[in-house]
This record gives sequence, structure tokens and C-alpha cells, in this order.
Amino acid sequence: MPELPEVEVSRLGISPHLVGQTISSVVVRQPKLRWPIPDELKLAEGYTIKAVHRRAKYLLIDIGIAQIVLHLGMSGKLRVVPATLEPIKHDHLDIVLSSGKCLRFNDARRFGACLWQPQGEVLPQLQNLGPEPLTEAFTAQHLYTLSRGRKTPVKSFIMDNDVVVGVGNIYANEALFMANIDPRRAAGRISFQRYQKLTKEIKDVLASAIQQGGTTLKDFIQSDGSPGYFRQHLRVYGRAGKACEQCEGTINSVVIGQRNTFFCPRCQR
DNA sequence: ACGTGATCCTGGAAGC
DNA sequence: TGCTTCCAGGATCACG
Repeated sequence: MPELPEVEVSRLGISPHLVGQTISSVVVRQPKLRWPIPDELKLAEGYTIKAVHRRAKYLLIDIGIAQIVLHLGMSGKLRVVPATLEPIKHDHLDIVLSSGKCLRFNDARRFGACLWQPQGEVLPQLQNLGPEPLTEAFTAQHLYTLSRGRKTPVKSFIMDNDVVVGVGNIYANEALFMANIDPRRAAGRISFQRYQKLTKEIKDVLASAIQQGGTTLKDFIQSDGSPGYFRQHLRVYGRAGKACEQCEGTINSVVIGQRNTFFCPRCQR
């Protein structure tokens, strides 16, 4: 699924079409997503969209009385299309706007979600989230302190949303390569200095991926339908057996926490 | 508190 | 060509 950069690219793409628009109707074709789409979503009709925010990989459409919370799961896509456009397979939800367009949510695997967060409430999914990686709240000190005593592999550690949000499999691999850290290394046995490097690389890789419109591996699209262009910048992800770009070595792959993991055993220790 | 593994669902690719 | 198996960018839950 989209990781933080892809969600942010989606937000930037849809936001200009949404903000200031009134929601004329909500069309649910398939309520069975990761969680059922709540009936309260209908209450959105008649309200005006104030802003579109992002927290972790969740998009928050603020309509004053509540926020419509969207998660793209692994295969979710958002497009802004004419409301009259014939829906295709897996077009589960439309938020129809006064402009005559609609925000259309398509999600083949249905790991995505649409939730309703009333003003002043915080959904369980949005509680206990770690800091945003692209803010000053995300520091080496944070990673260092939280990791003391932890035996979990550093890759699993930085993919844990309680630690820091938005770092998924692709960018975890890439950031660890850039920081020269072996993804299998116990999180609690990494020095403060190395966490400084890792923190910087996480920020850099995420910011750079956003600039490139995200990473399209198979099917991620920006809200205008174009792919992301970060794929060509991937140094290790998906490159098992290929030459490392930094040394004479070969990229290896192992499974960590049930996720495919790529690294250069010579560059990463 | 921590670490591991199963699980939700579909489609595309790879293997036979 | 057609059938089967495997794999995928996420996140929660149950269990030891």
C-alpha cells in the first residue's frame, strides 16, 4: 500500500478539488472495507469541506462537525472525477461535491477504510501514534530512548507506528541502506550517533519521494491518474541479486517480521 | 512490555 | 492455454 509519501501525494492532489466544496451526497457501493463504512457518513451531506489533513497514513477530511477519515490500505486509490462517470470494479465510495465532481475511492483488496470521527473525539486508530517523521518531533533522541533494551530488529522498530508513523516497507529498506545499518540489528544495540544518521535518512527519503510523486511499484497512481516517479531512485528495494550501487557487493533479501527485506551486507552493518 | 505469527481481500505474476 | 501457487506497499489481534 501507499506509504506516507503516497498518501501525502494523494492529499496534495485532491485537496484543491475538495476544500470549499459542499458535500451533496455520499454513495456507498461496498461498505465492507477493513471496517464497515459507518452509517454516520451520511451525516456529511450538506456540510462544507474546510480542509484535508493527513495524520500518519490517514487522510482527514474536515467538515466541521466531524472528520471523514480515509485509509488507503494496500491498494486504495483516490481520484477526483465527474460524478456522472460510470464507476468501475472496486469503486466502493463516492463523496459527491457541489462542483459536480466526486472523490472516488477504489480499493481492490479492501484493506482500506473510511471512518467517521466526530469533532472532539479521537478514534482508537488515531490514538497512540508516534510522531510525524517530517516534523521536529521526530528526533534521534526519540528513537534512541525508545529503543533501549529492545531486541526487535531495527527495521521492525522503525515500521512500528507507535514509534514513528508512516515508514512502510519500501522506505524502511531505503533509509536503512542510506544509513548503512543492517536491518536485522537489534534496535536496542544501535548508538545515538547512528540513530542521528538514520533519522536524517528517513526524513530525506520520505521528503524526496513526496517530491517525486511517490513510488509506483504496481498500481499506485496520483489523484490525476499519473504514476509516481520515485521508483527509479530505489537503491535496494526489489533489487535482490543485483549489484549494490555503492560497493562491489550484491543486494541480499531476507524476511523480517514477515516482510521482504533488502540490504547490502557489505554496506550495512 | 515485548516479540511472533495469523489474518482480512483481490489481482497479477510466476510456476507447472 | 489453463490451472495452481505465491506474493504484495498495512495494521490489528491473539497468544506465549
